[in-house]
Amino acid sequence: MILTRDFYLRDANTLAKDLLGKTLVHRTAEGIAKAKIVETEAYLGGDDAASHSFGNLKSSRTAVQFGLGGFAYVFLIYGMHYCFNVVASTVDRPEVVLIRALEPVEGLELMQKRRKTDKLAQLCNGPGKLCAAMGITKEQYGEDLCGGKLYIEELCCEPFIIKTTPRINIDYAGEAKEYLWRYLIAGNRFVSGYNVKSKIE
DNA sequence: CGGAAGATTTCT
DNA sequence: GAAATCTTCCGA
Repeated sequence: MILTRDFYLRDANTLAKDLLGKTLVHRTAEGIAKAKIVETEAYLGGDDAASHSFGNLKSSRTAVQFGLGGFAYVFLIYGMHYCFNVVASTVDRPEVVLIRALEPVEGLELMQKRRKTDKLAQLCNGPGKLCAAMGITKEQYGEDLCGGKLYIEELCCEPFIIKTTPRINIDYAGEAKEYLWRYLIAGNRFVSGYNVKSKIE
C-alpha cells in the first residue's frame, strides 16, 4: 500500500528509521522504477548545523522543507548531482530525510540505462546515483508523495536490523557531525560504500 | 555583484 | 587525489 500523509507527519529521525525497508516508486514516460530504501539520514533544520535550513533560515531552495511532510525536496549538489529528500514533520518544522541508498527492485533495465552501468550494486548506492537511476531531477522538487508519479509504498520484506552511524560528508558541521542520524539496514550490500575505505561497517 | 563552498561521483 | 560544474549564500 502507498504511504499516506500521516506517515510523514513525524519527526525526521523517527521517519528516517521507518522509511528503511519501504519501496520508492517513480512512474515516468520511460517506464516504472522501484527500489527499496536501505539507507537514510535525518536533517533537523533549526538545530542542525548540517542542514540547509539551519537556524530556520528560509530560502528559495529550502522553502518546501517548511511545508507539510510527504513532499519531495530535491537539490543539486556540486553542480552535477541531485539529492532526493523526503520532507518530514509538519508546517514550519524544516525537517527532512535524505535518501542515501536503494536496492533495485523493478525496472532494472531502465536504471541500468540511466546510470550507464549494469552492476546492480552500483546503481543506487549513493544519493546522486539513486537520483540518476530513478530519474529524479529538480523537476520533482516539491512533488507530492501522496498520490502522483513519485511515491513510497510498503511491501512485505525480510526482517532486518537497523544500524545507526554518524552522517556522511558533513565535517564542516562542527559537533553536529557527531550525531547518530544516519540509518541503514545492517548487512545490506546495496548501502553506500565509498566511505568504507577506512572503516568496516 | 563577485567569490567561495558544498548532504557527490568518477576517473587517473 | 583531483576534477567536473552550478546553485546558493554571504559579504562588499
